[in-house]
Amino acid sequence: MAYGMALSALADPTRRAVFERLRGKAASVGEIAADLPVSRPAVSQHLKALKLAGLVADRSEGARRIYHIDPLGLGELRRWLDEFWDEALAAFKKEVEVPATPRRRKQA
Amino acid sequence: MAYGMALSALADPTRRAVFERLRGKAASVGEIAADLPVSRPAVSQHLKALKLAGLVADRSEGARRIYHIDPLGLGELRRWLDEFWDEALAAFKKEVEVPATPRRRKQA
DNA sequence: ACAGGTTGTAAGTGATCGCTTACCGTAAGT
DNA sequence: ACTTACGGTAAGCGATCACTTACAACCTGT
Repeated sequence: MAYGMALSALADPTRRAVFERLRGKAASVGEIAADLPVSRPAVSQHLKALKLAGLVADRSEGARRIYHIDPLGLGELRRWLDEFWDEALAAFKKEVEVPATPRRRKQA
Repeated sequence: MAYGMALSALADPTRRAVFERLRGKAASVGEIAADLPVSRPAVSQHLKALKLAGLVADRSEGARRIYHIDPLGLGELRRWLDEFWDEALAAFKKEVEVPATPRRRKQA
């Protein structure tokens, strides 16, 4: 049920920008804020939300905190989406299939 | 870039409930509202947002409107998530790998 | 111990959001 | 044509959210 937190965390554009900023390479709060049009505290708050959703994790490095992507939250979201995808696609196919393949299985 | 709309659409719990209600089987607005603790106009507004995000589609059936899941928006979201997943996991592995392989390439 | 640098948190504010009730348009039945 | 059922939209309201500035806590050199 934690995928809900991941979804609401990734809903905000700025927070998503923070998240995507960490693609591949980790970064400190200040570094992230420098690339975005918002203040440093704003980035800090966004990181807090992302961390709570299991999307990022942090490690201390001296006085700085290096944030990186946590596969945990991303994995939960992916699992939910995949499951949903299979179900939805199956239902969608069945829906479309009806007129295309006039059910001639049972008789006629 | 449309995955942003899908994410913000699925962020709200009620709207997500509306969306998940359509798992497998399509339903009318009234049917959906009957299963949820919100009014019918609320459901209608949620469906509007979901439709705008490409997550649901509707077909007229007499005076009723039957809503069903649209694989389009779900697919875009899935594509973005998969791409992100691969990149993030690769970076995460490389990150963990570093201490295991103490960098002895450039002298000592 | 002091100074400079980096981060988290508190308080306040303007905007957005989700919900409700009320109303209007549309489709089917008598 | 009138009635009944169904759904979208407008208006308004309370709550949440994202952002800012100000402040406190922490670590590192000198």
